[in-house]
Amino acid sequence: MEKSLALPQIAWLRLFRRRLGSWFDLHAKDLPWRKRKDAYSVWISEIMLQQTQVATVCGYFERFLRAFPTVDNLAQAEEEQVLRLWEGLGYYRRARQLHKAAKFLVAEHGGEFPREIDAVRRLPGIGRYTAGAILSIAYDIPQPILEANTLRVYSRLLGYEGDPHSSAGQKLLWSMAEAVIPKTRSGRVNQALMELGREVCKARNALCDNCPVAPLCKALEKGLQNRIPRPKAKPKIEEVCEAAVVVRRRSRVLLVKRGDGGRWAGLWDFPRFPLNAEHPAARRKELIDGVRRLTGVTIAPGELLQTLQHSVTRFRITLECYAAEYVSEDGRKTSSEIKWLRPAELEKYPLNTTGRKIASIIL
DNA sequence: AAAACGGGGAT
DNA sequence: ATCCCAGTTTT
Repeated sequence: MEKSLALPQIAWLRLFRRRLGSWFDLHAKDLPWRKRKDAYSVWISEIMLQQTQVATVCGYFERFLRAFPTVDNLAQAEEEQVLRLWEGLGYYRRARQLHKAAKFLVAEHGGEFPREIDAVRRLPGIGRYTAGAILSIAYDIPQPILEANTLRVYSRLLGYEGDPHSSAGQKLLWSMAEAVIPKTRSGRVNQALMELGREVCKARNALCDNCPVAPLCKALEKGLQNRIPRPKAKPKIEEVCEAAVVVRRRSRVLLVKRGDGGRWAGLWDFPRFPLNAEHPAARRKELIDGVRRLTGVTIAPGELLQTLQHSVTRFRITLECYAAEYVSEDGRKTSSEIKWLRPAELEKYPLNTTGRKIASIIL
């Protein structure tokens, strides 16, 4: 039997905000997106920060804003240039949606970032969290947020032992977020909540001794600060083997653009496909067939250059990287776009991290 | 409700 | 190795 959890009273909320705010005024980090406060830069930072740690984002954010200081610059850019700046950040759909949204804002909103929550939510790549974050931080509009940090902070404050990702958990925690958000300076409170979660109310090792709201925390009271929130069940990982083929034709190599909908959509890649055969002869045939199916190019397989490991959702991939020589090109159409590039040109095109490693072998 | 979508930081 | 990260979208 689980005890029902009541949301805090007004007095509790006032005390909580005051302690949190004072702590933040003393301890706020000097992050790159706190230099400018316009909606555009806040928006860029929030998209980059989705499922990505602050330290990782800092450099990307600065390079991105140097390349595209305004929404018009971004809207006018080529998608490949946007992806090139996103290279290594992962979740590349974010970059494509960001670019799409920028074009939409310039075309339909005069390049102005909207102030209405519904208009913001309609932009691609912006969900409830991101909309609330941008409006509160950029415009000081009182909107709640719930993400990894606030989820943990609220779960602990409330002593919520259920699954915070369940529908009941989400409902409770969003209600908490709504209760906490003040009418003014909501951006400060939201950033303070996230900063507290990152620096003090940490996932592995909560630093309750340094916490400005420790006396208000139910989890600490019960000694459960490192057991709440409940860890997620881990998904099963499948082992697979793939080949990537470096096809040479005089001084060029063959690249193929990855289609929409799948992994690494919009990025360029060496021809890559699953490898199943055990015997060398069958393996060789798989290489020829795979490259032909993907690119319409016929090859003569060569040596194994290198074997790389990488993980993606649900899969641990052993990637065998082969050399190959160009033989002929089918007149047959392939569904995908291909390019023959000089090695030096590779740096202009967006690749995934593994593709970039392979590219570095060639140089 | 669950899966897909990346890659790197921290322990 | 494992867990985690300023989530969103699709299935």
